[in-house]
Amino acid sequence: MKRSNKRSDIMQAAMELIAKKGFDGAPMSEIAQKAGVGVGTIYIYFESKQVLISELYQAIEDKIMSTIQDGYPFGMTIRERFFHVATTLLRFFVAYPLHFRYVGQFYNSPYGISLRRDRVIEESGKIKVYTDLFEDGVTKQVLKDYGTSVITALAFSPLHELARDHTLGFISLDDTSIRKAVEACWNAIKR
Amino acid sequence: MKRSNKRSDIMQAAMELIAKKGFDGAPMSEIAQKAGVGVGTIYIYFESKQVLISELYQAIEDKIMSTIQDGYPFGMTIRERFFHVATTLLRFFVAYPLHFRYVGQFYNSPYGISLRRDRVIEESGKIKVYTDLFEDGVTKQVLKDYGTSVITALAFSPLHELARDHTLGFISLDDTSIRKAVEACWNAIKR
Amino acid sequence: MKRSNKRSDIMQAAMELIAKKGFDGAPMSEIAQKAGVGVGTIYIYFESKQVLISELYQAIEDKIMSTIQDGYPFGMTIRERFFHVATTLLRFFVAYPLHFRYVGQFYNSPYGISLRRDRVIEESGKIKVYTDLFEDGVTKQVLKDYGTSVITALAFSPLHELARDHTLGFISLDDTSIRKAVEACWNAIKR
Amino acid sequence: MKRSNKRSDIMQAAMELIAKKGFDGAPMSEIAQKAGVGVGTIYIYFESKQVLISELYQAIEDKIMSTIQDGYPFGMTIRERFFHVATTLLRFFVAYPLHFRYVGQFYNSPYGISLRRDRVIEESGKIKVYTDLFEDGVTKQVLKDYGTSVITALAFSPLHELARDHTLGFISLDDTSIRKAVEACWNAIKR
DNA sequence: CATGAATGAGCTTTCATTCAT
DNA sequence: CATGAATGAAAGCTCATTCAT
Repeated sequence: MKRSNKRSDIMQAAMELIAKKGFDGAPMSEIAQKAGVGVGTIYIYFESKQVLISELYQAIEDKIMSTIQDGYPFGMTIRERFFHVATTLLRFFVAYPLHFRYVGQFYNSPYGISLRRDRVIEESGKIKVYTDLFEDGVTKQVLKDYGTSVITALAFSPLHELARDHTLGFISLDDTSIRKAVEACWNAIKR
Repeated sequence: MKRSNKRSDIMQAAMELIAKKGFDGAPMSEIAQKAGVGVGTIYIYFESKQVLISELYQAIEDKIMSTIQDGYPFGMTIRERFFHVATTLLRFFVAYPLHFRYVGQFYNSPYGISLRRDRVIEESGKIKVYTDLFEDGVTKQVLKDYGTSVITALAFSPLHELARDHTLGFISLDDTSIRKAVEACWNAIKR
Repeated sequence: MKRSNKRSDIMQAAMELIAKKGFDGAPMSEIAQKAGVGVGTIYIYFESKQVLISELYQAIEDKIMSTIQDGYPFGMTIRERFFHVATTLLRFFVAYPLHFRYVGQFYNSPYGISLRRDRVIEESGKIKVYTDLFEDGVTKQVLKDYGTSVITALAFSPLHELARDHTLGFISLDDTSIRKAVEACWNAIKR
Repeated sequence: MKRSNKRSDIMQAAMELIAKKGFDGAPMSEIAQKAGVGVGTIYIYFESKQVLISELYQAIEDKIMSTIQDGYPFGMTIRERFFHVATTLLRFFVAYPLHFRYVGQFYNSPYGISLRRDRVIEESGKIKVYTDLFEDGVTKQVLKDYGTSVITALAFSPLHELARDHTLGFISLDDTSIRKAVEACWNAIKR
């Protein structure tokens, strides 16, 4: 199943470097060095730096999605499904602060914008889980009738914000505070 | 007789360019050209590109804060104070999408991180308004007892997220939807 | 007799700055600041930086020559005349280390080369004193028959070298050691 | 199969350019062009322009020292040793006028000063040969009792001066005049 | 005369990308 | 496949010089 060691080595190196130092602070040569490969090798696996950056984002997103899929309580209540998704998400970001920082950097960048537009249009897996959950919730009158955008915003942005605070060391998130935070979000959207 | 407006020309040009193309996509030469000045002129007003970027952020923050101060309902209820702040904020971002994008870029960047730490420590005007509002609210038992971080996250991150959606054209915010969004946030934090 | 305060202020400032930091390390703006004048003012008195540099060298040379002229023992023996010139020269460099450093920088630079060629052709005052002294000495068989170049080199370069050693702090020249050094040079050229 | 000669191409180009036009008159781009390489290539071999300049000086010094070592008459008289060193030196400068000019520029520059101090402290090979020769000479009462600084100055500065005169075209040095000049210096220091 | 804000050519240096080995 | 020396476009920044005041 595994593609190649070098490929993932490069991605890991790129992720750490970019997460810590930004897109600019991560020259290809340094990524190569950290990955233990030659510079030219990167171009065997990735057409360009932009492609590497985008595929890296994609990979992280996929990882998050598959983590969410793991143990997803299909058929259970909206509440339980939301708690699963939200808790998994927050735990993931706490467990992988570099992934979180990478995604944050990517999100607010020329790269991120264009990709995100495509994303909504393509209705990829990620968005589907989100919207399905909320559309289902609104339809069944379990969630407030705010419209999907507002519901999504209320449900998840606070979690991102808290994850950021945690990453920056302003607060410290453990299982208890994560549960409370998720509960707070649930209270914000539940009818 | 008119005082030099080159400084503000430069800031405006830098803001637009960076907002649209990112820090990298905005070389000093292009900023100069857009501002209608020579490259060297920028360095008369700003020590370096970094300083320009930071001062620009500072200026936007100041503008937001003064907008919030305008007509701030001192002495009124927590609810009214919150509505004023939240509505003003969201309206500002809708009115100035480039400012919003700039702040977003700055926030997730090496520049932003360090500044933000200082900010929290220094307890500048901005944070004070926020925390005072929420601390007062929690003390008076008007707001839920979630802790300041969670309250702040619940109250404002959804607004940022919606502003982003608006900026990207996913949704369209008018006065009505802004009021609804602010109300949703208020419901999320009010006891 | 004095031309203008500003003119000499500029020259003094330029001399100190260039002596300490080299031609590159002395931007016109800094020279202006140190001289207490505006940048533009420099260009009222000097056509360009090159001209300033050259006139500055000229001025130092003139100062040295006039110092040598002061009390020059016309009509006395070659020995006395040489002692006067050499001692005055070495004392001058010890007294004005910045002048010495400036001349050193100028001498080994594109500026210096061209000027020096002209100098020999023009047979300015400086060279005349030197050559006359030595030609007279050789003719009268007081000095060794080495040819003017060799005699000049033997007579003065060691003094320059010692002045440099003094400036750099490797040795310390006082009246006694200066006399000894001059004597050594005299012994090197006297028949 | 042949090892990269780009490094030496760059050094050669830099040397010629700097010797002729000074440190300022030799931009990296021009050095690169003259060396037949890309600008970036220089930075593969030299960390910065300063490093290039310093290593270049070092290389010339090494070349001079090894030339002096070649055929050095160990165990012979002071006189013979001095004649070897002085003659070799003068011949070297006559043979390589650009090297001579480069060293001259370097010597009187911010770069040169600091290096020279270290040099004296470190007692590198070059200085050792010089001082040993003279200290031995003074001890054995073959040389005049002037102190090392004065002896060194008397022995070598005239040679530098003559080399400069030759380089500038004021005089023309051939084997005969070189021998005479060295003899003159020897007479200046021998007891 | 005096000023210093304004200019832009030109500098050093970086780095994504290529390609001969 | 893998490499890294080589490249040069492009970046941030400096500074000699000008000119409106």
